[in-house]
Amino acid sequence: MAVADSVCLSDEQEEAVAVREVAQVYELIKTQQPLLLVHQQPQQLAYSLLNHALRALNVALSVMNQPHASSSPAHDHHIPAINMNMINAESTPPANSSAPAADVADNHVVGKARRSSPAKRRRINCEDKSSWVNHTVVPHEDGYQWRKYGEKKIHGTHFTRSYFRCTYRDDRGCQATKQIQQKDNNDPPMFQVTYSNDHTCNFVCKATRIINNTNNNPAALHNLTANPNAHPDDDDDTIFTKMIKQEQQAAWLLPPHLTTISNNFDETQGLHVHQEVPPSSSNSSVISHYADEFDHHQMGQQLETTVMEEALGLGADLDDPYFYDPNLLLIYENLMNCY
DNA sequence: GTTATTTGACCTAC
DNA sequence: GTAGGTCAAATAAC
Repeated sequence: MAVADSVCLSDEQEEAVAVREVAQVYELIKTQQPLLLVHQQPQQLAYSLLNHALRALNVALSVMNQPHASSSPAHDHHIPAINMNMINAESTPPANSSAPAADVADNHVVGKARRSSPAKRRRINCEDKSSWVNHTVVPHEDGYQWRKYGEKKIHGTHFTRSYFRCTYRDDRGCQATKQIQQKDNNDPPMFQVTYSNDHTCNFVCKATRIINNTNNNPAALHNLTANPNAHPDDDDDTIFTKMIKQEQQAAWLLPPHLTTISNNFDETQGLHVHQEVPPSSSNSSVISHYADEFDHHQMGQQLETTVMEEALGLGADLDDPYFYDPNLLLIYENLMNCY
């Protein structure tokens, strides 16, 4: 598939994409970095975290690196020294993903007539939808869940091309797809990843929301890892459960000594923490302490000052990057006290 | 039993 | 006729 080098997104759309990506990676790092510090086997978590960060930053840098239509060539200041390049190829905003719904229906027709027109779909992909190309050494690590549906030897290449669609295509009608084409045999090998259509499955939004919950809610984080099915979320339980299972497999595991707290979390009523198993060590009391602190913090914005003051009382340094988020700092300090 | 992957066939644009 | 994208049955993994 030929990919044009032109960029047709508006400045506002490009900015929105960049902001979204940076915000996502910030939330991810903010949430998982304390876990990384206390994780018993941090390599896997670090790997996952780094890949997510690289992806989001790559997207953001690429968007910011695009010459704007209003800019003269003299202002085309490309950002060097990144080995990945992302090119937005089509003019239609990614949000326009509902169009292929009819195709989805057509695909389920039984028999040879089941397929309306694969080539027609391909043409639609090339002309009416967004697609963009990313070069990376970690083609499978982009924060989304994909299911492979095909593999093809491409003329003129030494490697097969793999075809993936969003795992939640059937559940949510998400039309996002991607193709992975290995480009060379270097160590590590470079891959060209072509994405088509933006996700409409809300997977990342969902994950971000959960991350936000757990970030502001250490007990909820534990509950998430220990008992994902118990989360009283909205009507999206299937996807939620799948995502949690996958995230659990990846990295979201707390040290065993943090498994003594459970909670009933209700987004409308706040956090209610109780200790199911009275701990013998002082760790649980510490954890309970900051969990309770968060419970209080939920009551109103005015308590944020209290939390920050307490964080300062714990020895926080104003220059400490964790101090950017008082909740995070509090969690971090208390976890450090557990060791 | 359920879910994911593999792989040959199918289909259409070029 | 060829190439590329997709389907779906068979198979593997969990």
